Amino acid sequence: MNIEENSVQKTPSASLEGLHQGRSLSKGQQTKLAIVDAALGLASQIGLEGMSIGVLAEVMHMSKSGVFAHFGSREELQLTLVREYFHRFEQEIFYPAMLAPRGLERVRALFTHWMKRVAVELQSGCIFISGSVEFDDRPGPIRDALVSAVQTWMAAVRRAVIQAKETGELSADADENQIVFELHGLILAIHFEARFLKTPGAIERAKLGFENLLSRYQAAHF
Amino acid sequence: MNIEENSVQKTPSASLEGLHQGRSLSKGQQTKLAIVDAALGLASQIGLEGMSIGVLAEVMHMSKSGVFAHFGSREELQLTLVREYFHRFEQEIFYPAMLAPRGLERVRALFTHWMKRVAVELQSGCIFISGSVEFDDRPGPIRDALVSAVQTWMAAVRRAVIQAKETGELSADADENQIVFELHGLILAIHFEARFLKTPGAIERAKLGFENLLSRYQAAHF
DNA sequence: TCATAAATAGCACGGTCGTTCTAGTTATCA
DNA sequence: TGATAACTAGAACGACCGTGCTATTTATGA
Repeated sequence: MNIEENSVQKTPSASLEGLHQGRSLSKGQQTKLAIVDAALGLASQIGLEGMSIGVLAEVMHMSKSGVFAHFGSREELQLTLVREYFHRFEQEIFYPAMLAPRGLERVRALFTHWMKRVAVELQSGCIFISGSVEFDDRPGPIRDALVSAVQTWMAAVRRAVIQAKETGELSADADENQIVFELHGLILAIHFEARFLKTPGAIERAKLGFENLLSRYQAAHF
Repeated sequence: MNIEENSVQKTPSASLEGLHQGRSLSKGQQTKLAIVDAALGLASQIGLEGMSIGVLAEVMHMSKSGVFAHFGSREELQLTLVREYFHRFEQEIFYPAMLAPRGLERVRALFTHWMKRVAVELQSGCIFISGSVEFDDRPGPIRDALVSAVQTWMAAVRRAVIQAKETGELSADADENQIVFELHGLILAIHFEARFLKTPGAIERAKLGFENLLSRYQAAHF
């Protein structure tokens, strides 16, 4: 279940913790969810740092202080966004891909879903990628949350690669970190070429690069 | 020789044109160069958008208006930075690599120098990469200058790849755009993993990925 | 229904931003 | 050297930022 379902447990705490459980929502929590939703759209366009409470309030047809009160600080709002973005990333990419049987098929599913996400976001943007640029030199809780989320995701991809080695579909001496590194490069190249340069065909190039990558590390079958 | 003639447009009046020729500089031009130098260091750390005239003035031990007067607007300052960054990119990466004989060796030299630059900038940052995130959704002259600079550079890499096909070192049916795409992905992955995630060994992984990429598209020698 | 708590608006504060204008200093060159 | 242009500082501007305070409206639960 994901956050879009408007049936969630009520929690007195000021976070979205437990709001994905499927109970009825208080008015304030509904509003907070709507704010987070709008803020995610805003942040994925102009970045976590570019998003201001003022324009967010404008989009929500609310007062600045009304929006502000839900989070207590701008930093807490940004943290909420990172957590929620990760949650949706799990729901829309990770879990669906995990339905594929372990091995090469799952690796393929993970990459395909990942790519699809970046493709969808060519009109919006990935806050993990924009965040990696905004917070690469800026220590603090937001950077920590971003790094943690990205590393969690990449560890999941790495596990799938390792399993593909175990099933014998990938060569036993293939380096899973190397594979993940190159996969990541393909995703980043999509983002750069399609979203910034507006070069057509980036998705296809990434797909081709992915197949090339797999075939190189594929176990020789005889 | 330029990477490409008339690539990144320069405004004759308010630019650094002629300042790289070795002529004697007026006091104002010296100061402007020093400002640009400091601003490039600042912008490559916190991005073109993150850099403010106030902190730049502070770094320079000057007044805000004193700094401002050299450019007339913040946007003109940012444009100057993009042009100057591109100029240094040419000097430090393109020209040295072009000393290598055309063919595979030159492709290798281009990538190596490129990678070295990103490696050097792991303590600072590449404004083409950060700019691609900051300006992917923000039309205007700065975005145009960034896109133009990046495309000029990537066209140069593509030309080198084509020449390597002509020398027969790369397979004649290899797609140069595909190769450049994957090369770019490796560079972006270095930036992400080393600069943001602080993962060690990114350079080595990119080197390995580069060799794998080359061997895949290498012409079969017999 | 009613007391109470939660949610929201309105206003103001100090701060930073880019920018403008003016005055004064400093460099340049006939 | 002196006239002139170039350079720089300083103060002020309106706009926006995040945040705190207070009053008021709205929702909640016994």
